Amino acid sequence: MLGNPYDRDCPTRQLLDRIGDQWTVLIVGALTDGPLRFTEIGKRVDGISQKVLTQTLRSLVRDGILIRTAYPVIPPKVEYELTQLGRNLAEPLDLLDRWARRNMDQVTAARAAYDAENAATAS
Amino acid sequence: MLGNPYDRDCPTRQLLDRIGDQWTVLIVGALTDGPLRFTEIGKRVDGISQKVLTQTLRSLVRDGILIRTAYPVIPPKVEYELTQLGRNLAEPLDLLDRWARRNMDQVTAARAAYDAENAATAS
DNA sequence: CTGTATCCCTCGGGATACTG
DNA sequence: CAGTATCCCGAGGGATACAG
Repeated sequence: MLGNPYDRDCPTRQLLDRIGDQWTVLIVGALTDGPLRFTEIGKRVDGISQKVLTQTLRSLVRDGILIRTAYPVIPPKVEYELTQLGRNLAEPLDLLDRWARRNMDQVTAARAAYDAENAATAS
Repeated sequence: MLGNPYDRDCPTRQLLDRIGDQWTVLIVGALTDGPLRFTEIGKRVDGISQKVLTQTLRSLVRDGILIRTAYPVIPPKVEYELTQLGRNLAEPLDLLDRWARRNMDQVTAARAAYDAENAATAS
């Protein structure tokens, strides 16, 4: 079967890995409201280093998820914007984001229960 | 705002990272058809090492995504199964999976175009 | 402002061997 | 069968300095 990520050599697997990346989810999410400049993205995605931001943006551009537009002005101005492909991707990503927010409490509770259990069972 | 993954200290961010993990996506996907034994999961998720499989399974159990059931028989038999929370998660994850499969070709093409562009521009 | 270039160090995760 | 325990390597990614 084509495009089966359960096969280790399938390119779909790499793609899945890329879009599942924490930074990718956040960056694509940040751009759903419209184009943003380099620095703007950095500010929205708290904690990302400049290096990683650059790397992630470039690979997203390469994958056809984003478009990069450089304005020949001084100081430089560069905008990043979702392509159609990127906007398509934004939907499932947003669902994941919503799921995380919605179920955060349950997960936190589950963790606490699990940890308590293990501390107690540590007889 | 609560549950904002754009804040680096928000727990939702960690959760998003966890569920976005390549192995998590594949494991949860593999379990949507029903419970599986440890070795079965390992076989379905091609390329995962035993260590990582164990780690990922444990953290998913801790997060309340999976239930682990050990049968006191010899040889040991352990089954992993999605919780209700896990089944809820399976949906958005499946969408991501489908997206990746559906758009793999476009991404591959975009990469080729990007690389060609860059090779040419490398004057 | 928007990157590029290094240094460097942590840690994810593979390989292997052993246990209940 | 289902793990646990080590060893160990390479990549990810932070900090910092510099460039167009």
